Order: sequence, then structure tokens, then C-alpha cells
Amino acid sequence: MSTEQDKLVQIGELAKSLAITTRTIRYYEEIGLMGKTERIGGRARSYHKDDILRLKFILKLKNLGISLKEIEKLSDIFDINKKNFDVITPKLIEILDSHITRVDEKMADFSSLRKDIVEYRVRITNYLANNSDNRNPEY
Amino acid sequence: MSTEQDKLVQIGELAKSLAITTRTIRYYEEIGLMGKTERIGGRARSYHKDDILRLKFILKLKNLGISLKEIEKLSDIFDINKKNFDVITPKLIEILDSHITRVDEKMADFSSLRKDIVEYRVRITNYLANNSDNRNPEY
DNA sequence: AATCTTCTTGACCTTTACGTAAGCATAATT
DNA sequence: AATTATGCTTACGTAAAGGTCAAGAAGATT
Repeated sequence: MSTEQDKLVQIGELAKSLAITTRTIRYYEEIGLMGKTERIGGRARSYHKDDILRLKFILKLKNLGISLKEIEKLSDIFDINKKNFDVITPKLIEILDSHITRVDEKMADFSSLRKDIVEYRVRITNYLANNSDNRNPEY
Repeated sequence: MSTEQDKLVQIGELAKSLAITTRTIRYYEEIGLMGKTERIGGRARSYHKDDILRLKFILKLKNLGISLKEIEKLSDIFDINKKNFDVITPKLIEILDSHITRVDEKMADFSSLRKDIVEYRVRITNYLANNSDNRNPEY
């Protein structure tokens, strides 16, 4: 329900504001990620606050390397109001929990990679500081 | 220089141990990510400790959503011994620093996403706990 | 000697996530 | 009225990252 008068945003402006292309937005609609978009006079797509939030959420997930197919599942979150609440909720919590776990795992991976890189950097800079004679380096 | 007698690992075993396919390993060689692999009797590929470490590193990066093309640049790290040390090092440090930054950014993104998901989960479970009459939910 | 098993190199196939171009409609501007 | 900007759909194109199939070689096993 969009009671307050939403600002109508058209596809071009929206794309520009999110630094993506219009094609991307239409594509997300095409594959069902964004739902049918409201049209102005039956033609030009117009986006509301809710739509924009949803798109931002999608981009956030995508940026984290989650495929559009997987995002589609998670996107049920946004369709929940249209479905039966107590049927969907346990499943939703399950999805959320599993994604929290996945996010934690990814973060651990990143943390480990960061450690690797930093350690490597330290080894190199130490070498540079202590040793000017750089034939056959061992690090 | 592989002085100690390395265990020779063949492609099938290596693939199985890393839970990938032989095609993937050959593909990485094909696009230059793994360098020419040593052969047994000029035919079957054999892998040393170093090669395996390199492959593991690649998989680690890939798992974090870094493209093979980008990994290729970072992979210079492993070729460094074959090149001139002081020519390559400043560039390498630059690469490492930029990747540390990128990793930090990604981790921040994940952290933010995790917060979103957890908050959402809390809203739902609270709703479930406080409200059994679930028509037209607002969350 | 025959059969497995694992390896080899091509070569083409597939999916994902869009890019890009064609041809047309509408709205705003000159 | 003509141009420009933005929008629309349809449809073919593309890069990345492998999958899959073919046809054959080499080593191990029965």
C-alpha cells in the first residue's frame, strides 16, 4: 500500500542514480526479480520507494557474489505481504538463517584472505627494509 | 626449486582432493592461470606442492567472487621469483594494498547485509511471539 | 591378450548477465 | 512542425567459466 504520494521515478533516472543501466533493470523484471512494474499511461515504467528499496537490496546481494537465481529465492522476502503469513514465515526464517550462516562463512574467508595478503606484504616490506642486495630472494 | 622429493600428484587425484573437476584445472592452465604444468614422461600432468598451493590460492580468491582475469594479475605473486625482484616489488605492494582495501570494502558490505538480515529476522520472530492473530501483518 | 582406468587434446555446447541494435511511440523543446 | 530525448519491445550478440563428448594413448590388472 503506497498511501503517501510517492515520487514517480522513471527508469532512466533510477538507473543513473544507482549507476546501472536501464537494460539491467528491465532484465531483472524480465526474469521475475522485480515483479511487474507499474506503468505511466500504460507505457513508461515508474518506480516507487518500495521498488527502489527492493532493487537496492538485489544489487547489494549481487555485489556479494550471489547469483540472480539465488537472489530470486531470497526476494520472497519482498513478496511476503502478498502471501499467507504463517505459511511463509517459518520458511523465511530458515532462508534468513541459512543466509546469515553463509554470510558469516564468506566473512571468515575474507578475513583469512586478508591475513594472507597482509602477511605477505609484511614479508616483502621487511625484506626491502633489511636487505638491499637482492639477488635470489627467499620469502 | 623443488629440492625435496615432492609427492607427484596427478590431475585426477588433485581435482578430487579439491572438490573440483579436471576440466577446471586444465582450463586454468589453458588461460595461463596455472603456468605450464610438468608432465610425467611428456604426457600426464603432475603437480608439486607449489602448484597445489597456487591452485588453492586461486580457488580461495575465486570463492570470494574475484574473476579469473583479476586473479591472473594477483597471481603474479607466484611468478615473482622468476622475475627481477626490485622491479616487480613496488608494483606488487601496490596490488596487495589495493586488494586489502577491496577485501575491507567487501567485508563491510557483508557486515551491512548481515545486519539487514538479522534485523529482519528479529522483526519477524518478534511479530510471531507477540501476535497470534496474523491477518494483514505489518513489518 | 584383453579389459580397466586414467590420462591426453580438440571441439563444440551451455548458462549467466547483461550489451547492443532495430524500429517504433510519446513527450518535451526549439 | 521538426528535432531531440526518453521510452518501448524484440531479438541477436557476447564474455566468462567451465561441461561434455569424441577418439585415442599409456599403465595397471585380470
